[in-house]
Amino acid sequence: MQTATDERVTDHIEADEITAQGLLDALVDPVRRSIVRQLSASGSDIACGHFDINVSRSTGTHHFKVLRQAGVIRQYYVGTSKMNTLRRTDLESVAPGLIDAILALPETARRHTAAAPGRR
Amino acid sequence: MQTATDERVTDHIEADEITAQGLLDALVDPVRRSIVRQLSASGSDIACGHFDINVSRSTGTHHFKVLRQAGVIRQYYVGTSKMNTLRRTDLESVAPGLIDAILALPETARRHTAAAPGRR
DNA sequence: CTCAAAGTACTATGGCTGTCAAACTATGAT
DNA sequence: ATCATAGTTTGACAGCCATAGTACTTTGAG
Repeated sequence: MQTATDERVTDHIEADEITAQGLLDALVDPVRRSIVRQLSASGSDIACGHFDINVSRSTGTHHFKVLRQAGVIRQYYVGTSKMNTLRRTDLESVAPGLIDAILALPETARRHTAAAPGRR
Repeated sequence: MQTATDERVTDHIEADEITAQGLLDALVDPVRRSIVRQLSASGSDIACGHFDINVSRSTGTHHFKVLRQAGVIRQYYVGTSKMNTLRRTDLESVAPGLIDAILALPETARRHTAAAPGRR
């Protein structure tokens, strides 16, 4: 049974240790972006095993680790499950507008709609 | 010498062909981000050879090509010089706020103080 | 105690990519 | 014509990284 002081700690970084390169490295991967997207859409924390990602468990662990070490998510255990929280406030203070801008991007390939060539 | 109809064309993509993955892949590299930063700060077009990047010319060519094919910049020749324009309007229409958010990120002088890895 | 569930650690691998050097092209000036 | 300037192309290489498989650990339930 765990409490608020569960010692199965994970290596989180402080908000002021978040770097531009770390953030972009973390968010450039589509699987990780999908994780962030699901977290953002959910509004509540999600266990690692409950994400809709098409990779093996070990690969999933890898992605969560990258996100955690970049400062994008925070993790904590609840029983055998590891919950994930999007560090919205920290991210907003370090990179205002970045997460929103990235989450707003359409992930599906755009269809060529024969539009006017908007120059410049 | 040619002017507006210089046929030494380069493979630009349309605004609606810009993808999230392509944009992030282009902007995750610090050298390319530096190029975009210099373009944005300048306000006017800059020739490839006039950027402050410390990589070889051939590597520079590679980075400009990635940025161009991702739809981040537009290029055109003026004599032997190849000028670069930031596609602000197109980027803003496809990824509102993204460029601004990324350019606002503090680029740490990447001094490796060796205090991160290891952990379990 | 025993077992299943949830993740992690470790290892290997394949592919991608940033890098440079060298040879090449194209343009403009002398 | 000759030369210098600006950038490209090709080839090679090193390093990183996403991926998966297997074994292992921890936790909670029966």
